[in-house]
Amino acid sequence: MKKEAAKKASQNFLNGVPILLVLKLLSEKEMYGYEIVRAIHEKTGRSLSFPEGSIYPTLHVLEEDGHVKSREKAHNGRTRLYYAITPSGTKKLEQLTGEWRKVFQGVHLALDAGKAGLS
Amino acid sequence: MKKEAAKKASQNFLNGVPILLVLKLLSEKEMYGYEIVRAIHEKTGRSLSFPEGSIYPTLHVLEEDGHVKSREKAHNGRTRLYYAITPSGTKKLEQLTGEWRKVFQGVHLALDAGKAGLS
DNA sequence: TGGACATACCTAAACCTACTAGGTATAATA
DNA sequence: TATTATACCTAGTAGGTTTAGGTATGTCCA
Repeated sequence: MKKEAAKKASQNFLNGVPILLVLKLLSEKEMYGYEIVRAIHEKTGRSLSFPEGSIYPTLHVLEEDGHVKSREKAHNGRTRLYYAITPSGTKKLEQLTGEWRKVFQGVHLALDAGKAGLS
Repeated sequence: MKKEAAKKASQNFLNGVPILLVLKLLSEKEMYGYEIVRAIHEKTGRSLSFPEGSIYPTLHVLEEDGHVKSREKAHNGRTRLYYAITPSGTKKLEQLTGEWRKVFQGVHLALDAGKAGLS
């Protein structure tokens, strides 16, 4: 359940894109779950969508891991849970961004081999 | 409303990269499992590696789905199982390539928003 | 006043992919 | 002969994501 130490990084070809996107958004500003879902859709040029039900487990794991922290904020008598990125989250974001670029470049090389070099 | 039973799925943010790469390689020439593993490593600029033990289940699934077909070929008294892509596999490759580009563009937009246009 | 709808959050369980970690067997090399 | 490289294989599992359901409040409007 809890992966204390052995968080081991089996280099997945690609998972963690949702987390990457969430952390990226939160690095720009505090947001609440419901908002994040829609922001991802918009920020990705409406090409990717994150099922609404998926965001909460994702956020909870991120919080457990200390990558984000939440605080309640009232809004029109309704409570919203805003999430903010932590320093650890910023580090994680950098790491994931690096991995993303590596995978992306690797796949690109394989797909476009033979074609003119990519930038 | 109801989707067909088992098959379909979920717009994953990203899975299927291994399959994408395998099909891509096989679209260029017939290869055997052990060779594919090393080819992926090379073709991706040595940035991605596919665990050797992973390739066989992957190939078996691809064959079950009719995307590749295999034939034995002797080589120095040893038998190799060569895989070739099928028309169905070619279609699948196109589909996966399209999905890959969509995800890649979406993530890129989200990550680089604000920066100068990407190439 | 009440019904529909959007907002906002939540969770257990299922689902798939891909990985781990082990295995077999042959050929080449030292 | 022992070791290494080649070549294939599979059961079991991890782990990220989705599904499919749920609760509850606020807003709009007929």
